[in-house]
Amino acid sequence: MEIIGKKFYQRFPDKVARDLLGKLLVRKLDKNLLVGKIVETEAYFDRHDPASRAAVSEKWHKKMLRDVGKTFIYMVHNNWLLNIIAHKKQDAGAVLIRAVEPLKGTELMKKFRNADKLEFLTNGPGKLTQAFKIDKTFDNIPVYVEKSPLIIARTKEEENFEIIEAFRIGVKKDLSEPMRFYISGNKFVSKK
DNA sequence: AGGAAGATCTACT
DNA sequence: GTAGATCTTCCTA
Repeated sequence: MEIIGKKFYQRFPDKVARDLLGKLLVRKLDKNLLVGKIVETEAYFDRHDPASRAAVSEKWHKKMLRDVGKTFIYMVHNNWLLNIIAHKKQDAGAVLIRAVEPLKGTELMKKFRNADKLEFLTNGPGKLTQAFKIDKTFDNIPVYVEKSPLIIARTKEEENFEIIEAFRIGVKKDLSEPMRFYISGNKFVSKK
């Protein structure tokens, strides 16, 4: 397991969203490790993207302008959603982590989620933050720094998979291009 | 004060 | 598979 450097996030959000598939989301919790493989993401852009927080208000726009590789967390319908800031230069942008495949620490995840079935533990943006015990206090932490409580890493051997493109879920006004990406055939994807 | 929001759960047809 | 209720935060009037 090798932590991913900051530069990785200094690209267009859709690029980063694609490349985050198959990577590991690692949550350090006391002596325990919670690990999940990222299987579904969505890209959000600057103010021209009507579904982006950046388009809502200047306050949100500012948050999305911050340094790449940091978390960006907000609540929707009583769910905390986990994003990673990703953009080029002065643009605002972020990648929403929509689903992961539970790999390690699944017993704790079941406890936090109050659910038993593996496939319902982390197959949605609000579900995975519950399973990983992520909330507002995890806002603005760098996922490229070894000592952070939440990091993103790559596996030793790159596996092969097909990436499916689709339109984003739940957004009222979407862009003309599909900005949701997921691993083909993976059963932990929130919605086929 | 009111309503919308990048969702989830439940209870049904 | 899908409709409806429901959790909180923040924006707009």
